[in-house]
Amino acid sequence: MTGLLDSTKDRILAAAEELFARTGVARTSLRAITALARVNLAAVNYHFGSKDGLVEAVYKRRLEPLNRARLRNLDRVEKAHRGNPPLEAVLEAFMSPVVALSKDPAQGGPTVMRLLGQSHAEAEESFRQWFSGEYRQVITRYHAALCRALPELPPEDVRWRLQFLVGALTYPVAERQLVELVSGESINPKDVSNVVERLLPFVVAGFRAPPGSARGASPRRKVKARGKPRPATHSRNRK
Amino acid sequence: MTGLLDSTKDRILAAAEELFARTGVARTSLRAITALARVNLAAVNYHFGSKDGLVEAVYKRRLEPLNRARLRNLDRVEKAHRGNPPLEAVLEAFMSPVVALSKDPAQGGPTVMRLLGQSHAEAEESFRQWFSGEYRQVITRYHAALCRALPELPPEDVRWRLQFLVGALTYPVAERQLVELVSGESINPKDVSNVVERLLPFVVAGFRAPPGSARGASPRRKVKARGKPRPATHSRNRK
DNA sequence: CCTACCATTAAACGCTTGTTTCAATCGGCG
DNA sequence: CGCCGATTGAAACAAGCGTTTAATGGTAGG
Repeated sequence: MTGLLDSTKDRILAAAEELFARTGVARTSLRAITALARVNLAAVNYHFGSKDGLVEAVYKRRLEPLNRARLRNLDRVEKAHRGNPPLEAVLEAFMSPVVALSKDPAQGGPTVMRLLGQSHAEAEESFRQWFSGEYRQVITRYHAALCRALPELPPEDVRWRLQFLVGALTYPVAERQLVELVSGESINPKDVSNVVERLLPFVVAGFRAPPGSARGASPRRKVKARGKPRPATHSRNRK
Repeated sequence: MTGLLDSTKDRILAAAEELFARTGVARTSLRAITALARVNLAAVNYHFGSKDGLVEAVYKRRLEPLNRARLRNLDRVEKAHRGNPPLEAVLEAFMSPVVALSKDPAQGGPTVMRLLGQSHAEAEESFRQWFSGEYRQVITRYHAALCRALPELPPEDVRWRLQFLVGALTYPVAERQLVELVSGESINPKDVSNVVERLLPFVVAGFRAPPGSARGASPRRKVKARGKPRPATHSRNRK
């Protein structure tokens, strides 16, 4: 079945991945995919059953290795530190696989990260369900590891900050224009290793910050953006 | 023309906003919009010219006040601190308007943030151009203010971290399932004030962090990730 | 009253979508 | 060779899309 060289199935997957990453699933027609892949239109339904089947195959091919690598990294780091890995090690274990995948064209190359960035907007219910299921185990285990690395931070805050990390990691490569417009072209978000290298110290310091002020309801704080007396007691994040 | 009560135009805008925020522009048909608004199908083309015109009207209605508030906040903060506002003040000036808009149903309510979250994936070229133009001034001015608040941080890093901030701010409300799945339902991303309150200390600490290792301060990097044999040779990191 | 004019309606337009059909082709094995 | 299951090809399908048309209702001004 799946030959080692460029079979019809592989060419469809490659073309679909490229177009999904660029413009999203909803804006990509099967005709555009089959034209780019130079295969017959009916080949998609023959090999993948439906467009939804193709979407799932495209995402599964990239996300499963990513999630596996993240779990494997966490295993290794926890073993190396006897179950109590430091914060930097956990965060790097989470982020480094996207660099590895992006550097290897056989595993997706730079496209895989844009694909991931698009995925959050893919609102198809079936897709979201499968996507969340893929992530669930990863998030759960990393949440536990982060809680152990930050014992004084409430688990709820850890959850929020994990969410912030994913947003900060995913957004720069999805939105290509924002920063490029302002900066000319001095930075290149497509080089994902840049993103991770820049992001790591940012989120390490962020996770170490004390939690916010408002703990319950009634966030009736003045929003006037005046200077706030709350001191930043966390400047000791120099390693 | 535009009456003070719910005119046809207003009902179309409200319905389109709701559906765009939920499933994106591409997956939302004019028939779904007009059905939800209880309005004739042709009314969209009559009042807005085309679907693209409606999209632009929907986004413009929410993004212009948001950006204006951000610029106004920055003006006020800079004036109050004689041109050198501290980091917290600048970041809160940037983030607090989304809370204000989300708390006021007349200005969009909780939907506006999900709309913003979807916007990054809207790949229509015309849309992206207009969107970037809207943001350009805001990003430029905040970048300058942040550089002044963090004189020792290179402007390029400030740009990256501003990008991280936008990603962390936008993502939690766009992707509704991720955290809810893991956490049961203990946190509610739809309450945007929660997001901002939690995010502020995180990004304040992140911005204050020393820049990444590519700049040379602490080259101690234990690479645990497979497939990353060399620690990111950034020979040209200083442009 | 009548005439403009704006807003709304129902119906249809042409086009693209994902999917299916069915014949043609290929490759290996008896 | 002759057959057969697997794959490809061209064409058509129904359904949904954004848009347009033509007719209607309602209301203010002459």
